Amino acid sequence: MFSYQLIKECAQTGARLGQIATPHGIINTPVFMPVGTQATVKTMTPHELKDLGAEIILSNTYHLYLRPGDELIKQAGGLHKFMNWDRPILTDSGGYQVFSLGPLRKITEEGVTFKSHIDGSTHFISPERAVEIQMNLGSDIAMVFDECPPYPCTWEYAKNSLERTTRWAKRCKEAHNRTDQVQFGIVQGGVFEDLRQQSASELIELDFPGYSIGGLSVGEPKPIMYEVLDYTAPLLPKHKPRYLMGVGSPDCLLEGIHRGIDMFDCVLPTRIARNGTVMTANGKVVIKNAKHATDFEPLDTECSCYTCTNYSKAYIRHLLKANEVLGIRLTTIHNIAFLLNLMKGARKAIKEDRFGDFKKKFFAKYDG
RNA sequence: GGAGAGGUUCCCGAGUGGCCAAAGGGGGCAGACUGUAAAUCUGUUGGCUCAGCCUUCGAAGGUUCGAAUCCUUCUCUCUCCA
Repeated sequence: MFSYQLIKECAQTGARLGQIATPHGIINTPVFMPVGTQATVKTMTPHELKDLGAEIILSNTYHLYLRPGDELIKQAGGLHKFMNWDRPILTDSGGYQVFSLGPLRKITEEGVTFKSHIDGSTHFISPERAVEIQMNLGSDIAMVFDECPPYPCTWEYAKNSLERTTRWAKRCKEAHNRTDQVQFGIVQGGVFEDLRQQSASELIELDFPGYSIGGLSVGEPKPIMYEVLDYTAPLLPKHKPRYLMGVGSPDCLLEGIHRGIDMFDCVLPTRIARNGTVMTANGKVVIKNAKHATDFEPLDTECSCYTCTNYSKAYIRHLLKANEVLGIRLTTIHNIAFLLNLMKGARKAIKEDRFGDFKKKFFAKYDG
């Protein structure tokens, strides 16, 4: 039911072209997965996401467990049916919330106790519970429960954290029994090469069908992230998908693909869209800025998305300034379209053994 | 015509003798955002030759060492009564 096929590696760069088969369809890699934490990619209907070319989306264990509850979603017939999305879904395990909700949680060997960000109530999430919730949600790809450590953190902290994450990964694997869902392991180890090696080898020992690299894009400088990828990606099995968690700026995506990553997810395109910034071939554009008030050109003249073929910067700026929901819908459509098109271009370039040229051409124009 | 209330920095609105270039909102301008506590958050918002100085709280005059704050006159707005 689940398989990964490495179709080819770019002769110029080694970037990978692949295909993942899941119970809900095929995913062409490298892929960008829009994030729908609360069973919705904010402001978008599933129909619109399909039109943009989204092949898989992400959702979240912790958030859906708290609200509306995984039992309720199970009762609804699973997450796909509940939210009316019939393509693949990957669920994060709540490991990121261990990081982002730092002040509201306590980690022990047994699991993590969270103080709900909604009402302050106490919730204990063990690796087994995180697996059970994801099985109730019925995602195609589930993630093991991990700790995403902060940056910076000491070698000792990263080592203890990674070793516990490995023990949790083992427990997750043992607790998992749904045959129409696979579970990916998460390599941790901070920005320390020896720890990344340790984490990767321990997880490979457990034989997961896919591996992700976690603990990056948590505030470290980009060159450090690239360096970690340089020595971590090659540690992973060639014939299994590699997923870099939480990365989604256009430049980071291309650098990740160059280093052999197949899957990415990120809230960046949807979040900055809601905050008035769009991604373009020339770099990011803060559309709310006064200089766009009378600019009647599209957000990105090279983009063929619904937003760019129909609306001007001036109009979208007006909507955003006036707090009209259409404004953030239009910017969200564009940002997702932009990243999905970027990935499409990358896949084509890999197929034609010219990903190096593709990337070079992109960075010649792109001003991060 | 009579009685009362009031005019504060782009707007609303605190401030009733020095700690006031003046709280707090809003608006404006700018920045941030990477497995979503986010349609959020942060900074800034009189001028300058900027650790100081200048102009500013309806207008003019006055009291005082010192006034957005007290007094006088003028002016405008609002409410009520005729």
